[in-house]
Order: sequence, then C-alpha cells, then structure tokens
Amino acid sequence: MSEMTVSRVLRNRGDVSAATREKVLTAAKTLGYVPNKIAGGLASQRVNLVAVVIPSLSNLVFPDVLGGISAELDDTGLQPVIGVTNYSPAREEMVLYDMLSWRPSGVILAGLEHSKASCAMLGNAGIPVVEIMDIDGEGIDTLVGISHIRAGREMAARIIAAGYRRIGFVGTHMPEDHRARKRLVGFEECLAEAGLHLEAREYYQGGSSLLKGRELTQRILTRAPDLDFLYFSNDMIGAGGLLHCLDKGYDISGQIGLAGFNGVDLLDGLPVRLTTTDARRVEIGRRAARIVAGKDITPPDRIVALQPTFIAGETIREIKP
Amino acid sequence: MSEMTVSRVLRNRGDVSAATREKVLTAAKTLGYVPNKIAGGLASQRVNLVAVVIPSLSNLVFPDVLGGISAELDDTGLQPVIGVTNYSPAREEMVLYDMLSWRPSGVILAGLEHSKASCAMLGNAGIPVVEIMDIDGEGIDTLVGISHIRAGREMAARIIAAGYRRIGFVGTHMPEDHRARKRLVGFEECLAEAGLHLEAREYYQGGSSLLKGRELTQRILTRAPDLDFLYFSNDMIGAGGLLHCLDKGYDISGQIGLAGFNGVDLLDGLPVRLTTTDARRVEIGRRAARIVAGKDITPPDRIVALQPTFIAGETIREIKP
DNA sequence: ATGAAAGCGCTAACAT
DNA sequence: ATGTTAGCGCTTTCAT
Repeated sequence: MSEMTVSRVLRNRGDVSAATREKVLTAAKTLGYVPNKIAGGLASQRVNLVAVVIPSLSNLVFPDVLGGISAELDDTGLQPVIGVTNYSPAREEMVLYDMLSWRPSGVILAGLEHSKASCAMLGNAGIPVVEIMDIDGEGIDTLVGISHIRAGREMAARIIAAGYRRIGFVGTHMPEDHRARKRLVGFEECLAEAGLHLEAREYYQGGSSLLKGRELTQRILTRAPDLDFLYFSNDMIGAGGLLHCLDKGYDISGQIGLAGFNGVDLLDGLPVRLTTTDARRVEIGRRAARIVAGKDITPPDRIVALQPTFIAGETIREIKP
Repeated sequence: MSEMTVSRVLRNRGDVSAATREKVLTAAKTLGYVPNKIAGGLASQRVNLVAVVIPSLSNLVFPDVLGGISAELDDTGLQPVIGVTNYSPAREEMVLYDMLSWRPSGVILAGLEHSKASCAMLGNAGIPVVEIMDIDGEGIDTLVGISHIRAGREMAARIIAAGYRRIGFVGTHMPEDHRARKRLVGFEECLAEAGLHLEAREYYQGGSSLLKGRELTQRILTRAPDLDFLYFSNDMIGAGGLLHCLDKGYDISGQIGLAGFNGVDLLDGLPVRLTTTDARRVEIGRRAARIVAGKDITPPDRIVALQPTFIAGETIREIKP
C-alpha cells in the first residue's frame, strides 16, 4: 500500500475502500504514528493555525476573549496559537514575525496601534487579519470591538446625570494601554462638555490587584478628600477601591460613587456590586474567530462594532425619573 | 548570491562577510521577507517550539505558571505554544496529538493523569516531557511540582493544632481535577490520624468565583451550623466564603476559621487576609522551562519537588506557644 | 480505488 | 567566505 493511500485515509480525502481504511487506521494506532504537519504544511501550503496576539494573560480580560475564540474555532479544524506581547510594541513585532513565519491561516490581534514593521508584515501576509477590542482608529483589514472613547463618554454621562460633580480618575499609566487611554479621553470630553473636569488623578504601573486599588484610592482621597466619584480603569482596581471605601465607612454611592470597567464576573460576590461597563469580551472573541474562519462575511466597512453596555451595580446613585 | 548565504545570514550561522550580511539584511527588510519556518523545520528536523498543555486559562493558577515558563524560555530561542484541555482527557489527547504533529522540542503538561494513548504519544515522541503541578504519582519523564497530598495534610495539621475540631470542606467535584482530589485525600488522612473526620462537604461544578464561594458557604453553614473551620479547594472560593462570613457577622478565626489554596496575590486586598498555601506556581513554570530548555539537568530521580508553603493570613487562630 | 512522480522552501553536508 | 546538491515527509496532480 502506498504512502499516498495512508495519507488519504488520515485526512479523510478521496476514495478509499472501507477495508484498506480500516487497516491503515489500526496500523497507525498500534505504531503510535503521528503525522508530521510540518511536511504536510509545506506540501499543501496550508496550515490550520490562527495566530492570536494579546498583551497579557494575567489581565482577566484576555482569557475571556480567548474563550470566545476557542469556542468558535472548535468545529472549524483551526487551532489558535497564542502570543503574548506584555504591552510592548517591540515584543509584538517579534511575536508576529515568529508567528507569521509559520504561515498561519489568519491573525487575530489586540489593538490598533502597531509598529510600522508589524503593519507591513500583516499587510503582506495575504491572510485575514482581525484587530480586536478597539474600533477607534484605522485598521489593517477587519476590526471587531467596541469604541472605548464612547464607553468613556457614556460612563461620564451617567455619572453626571446621577448628580456627581467632583470626579477623580484612578488608572494605569501605561502609554501602551491605548484602550484605557481612549476611555479616559472620551470620559474627559464628556465632562468638559458639561463644564466639568477631573478634580484629581492617580496613576499606577504594572498589573492590577485589589491591594493596588486600595492603596491608590486611599492616596487620591487623601489628596482630594471632597471627591464624590471615582472612575477606575478596570474592575479589579475598582473593587480594591470599593473595599477601601467600605473599610473607611464611606456611604457608597451617596457620599462617593465608584465605577470600573470590563464587567468581570469573577468579582460578582463583592459586598456591594460595582458599577461598570461590559466590554463584550467573549463576543469580541467569537466574532473575530468567525471572521477568520470564514463563517461570517466581513461587513462592507470592515468594522464589527459591538456596544459596550452599562452595568448599574450599586456604587452609583439611581437617576431620579 | 545564493539562497544559502541568505539562509546563513538570517540564522546567524556560519561565516558571512559583514558586507554581504548587511546587503542581505536590508534586502530582507525592504522586501518584507518573512522566512518560512515550515520549510526550515522540515529541512533541519528541529523546531523551536515547546508545547504547553494546561486545563484552563480562567483558573488564575495557570497564567502564573505560563508567566514562569515564558520568563525562562525568553533567552533560549524557544517559544511556548499553549494548548487548553478544559480538564477533559479526551481533549487533552486531541490537543497533544495536534501539538506533537508539529514536532516541538519539548512538552510541558499539567498533571500526571493522562489517557493511555496520550502516554504512548508522549513516550514515543523522543523529546523532553515535563509533567507539572503534581508529584504524587508516576511520571512519563520528568516531574516538577508539589505534593498535593502533603499540602492537604499540612493544612489539616495546622488546623488541628490551632484547636479546630468541627471541620467542613468546600470544593470542586470535578473527577478530573486530580490535584484538588489529592489535597482532600491528604487532608482527610491527617484528620483521621487525629481521630477526626469531615463533618460536612459541599461540592460545586464549573469555574470558581466569589459568588459561588458565598453561596456554597451559606449552604454548608446552613446544613452544619456548628462547623468551626472550612477548608476550600481554592482561594477564589475561599474568598467568597470569607466575604459571606464577614457579611453574617461571624467572628472570623475565632468562631470560624477558613483556609483556601494557591496563594493568589490578586486577592491580597480583601478585608481579612485568607489563610492559604502557596502552590509555587511561578517557580513550577520556571523550573519546568529550564529543564525543557536544557538549562537545568534533570535530577537523577526525575522529580523536582517544591515545597508548598503555608501562608498564615488572618482566618486561622494563632497557635499558642 | 490505488499508485507514481514531482516538488513545497528551506538547511545539512560537502565542495570550492 | 560562498556555492552546490540532495532531501526533509508530506500532498498535489495525473495515471492507471
């Protein structure tokens, strides 16, 4: 029996008689044969991999996105391969270079801001490229995400409508976290339109944790004790802030309101539910994967805009009707 | 100039004059050339990938392990490729099959319990295989981890020494979470040796969250109101239990003690610090990566046993001297 | 339904 | 320091 027949059986391609098929399968099993995809990929010029490039795994956001991607790729024969950039454009460039050298069937990558070389590589790759999370800017091929500017604006509008006026911000100071930056831009724009401005800011570097949220909140409230609202750049920091305020006996939502961002349900059991915005993480992963897999057609404008949705929680006053 | 010279430049191999080297590099850059690793791998019979197979990304444990692996592989030219099994041996088998078909340089995978076919594949692969997290059992090649039986025993011993006697357990009921199972085995063994036994158990399925921890704690304390200690199978569930007990006004550590497992620092800012065991996640990742990369020699017994370390926290009584 | 031949894009090994 | 040749293990294509 030729190797050709074996190849046909193992890929369920072409006509093979049930008898030989059976023989090949059992032989492969007993020999513990694992086909060599390197040779296969070289011969067929196709590889069932999708490169997924994200900034971090410890940020609770990305496991959710990956979950959406996996779920949607599961029945397509495509496999995600994850690369992590640590929010460094230089590292992103290296990761992309490495991944593209494997000639994947598509690329999903977080964010719109990439080095010139990265953009060139992606443009020349001749494969679907889906940039996710953010839609405020120019894309290379297709975008799937939410407008963080809008998310920031909407939260500001809710806060103002609820009557808060002395507002502070606590967030990351990573120049490379463009989405956090855009949320703040939208937030401040909306404040400005209402004749308001941020009364205080507190920035931090590195990962987010409850403890950091506590410390920063303590610090900003020491510096600016008369704040009546704090907008945090994510839920983990926000939850830390919430715990601090509970500790200190603040009247949450009355004396001081709080809001985070993301809508991570890991934190649902806190003593008070944090007001936040659902960033539609799983859905973003799903839609991106569907496009790469060719399950969805790309919209004409090449943008899939999902809507960030407000989660009221209990740390903001209700708006009187 | 032959393609061979180009190949040499791009891999920094063999002697190439500085002049031609320069020429090749600029040409590659302007053309946006990305070498084809599929062809390269086939020709050289070597591929700079390390397969990393883990059960889940949403479990806070694994991003930490991956962090350790990445950090240690960073300067080796090796690249981790992550596969997720969702705690399913069948899925693990598929993931392994897929990954091995790319002929990686090594495999790091969580746990010691694998399907027969998985073991056969790994045994035949002819590459370093490091099983991580757990050392209670037989390995295929090399093990790096902690003894969960011992971790369970040690926590039980501390709890008993602190004077608690009516002890309950809250944990996952996933038959495939062998490490949680082994901790419980060790825990109960130690109780039995002291003439004690678990007074109540509460199991759950699916992922862990603060909310689930609250609900389960409420339930177990309703059924068995006179418990004086709760051992949780992880910190997230334990933190939920802690929040519930705080809510209900329990005297934490006095009236009821609590302990989790893992030592995740994300939760450090809780109102009361949870007693737990540090599972040495980052170190496990590092050591496994060092072995796969050939930085460390494998110990003669093929086991790298790390010590789970007790973190006292504030939810257990201090032992009187 | 099965087989034979060519070749995918590189690199190892051996010239020069 | 640079070039030549063969071949990695498959799949594509074309025969039979």
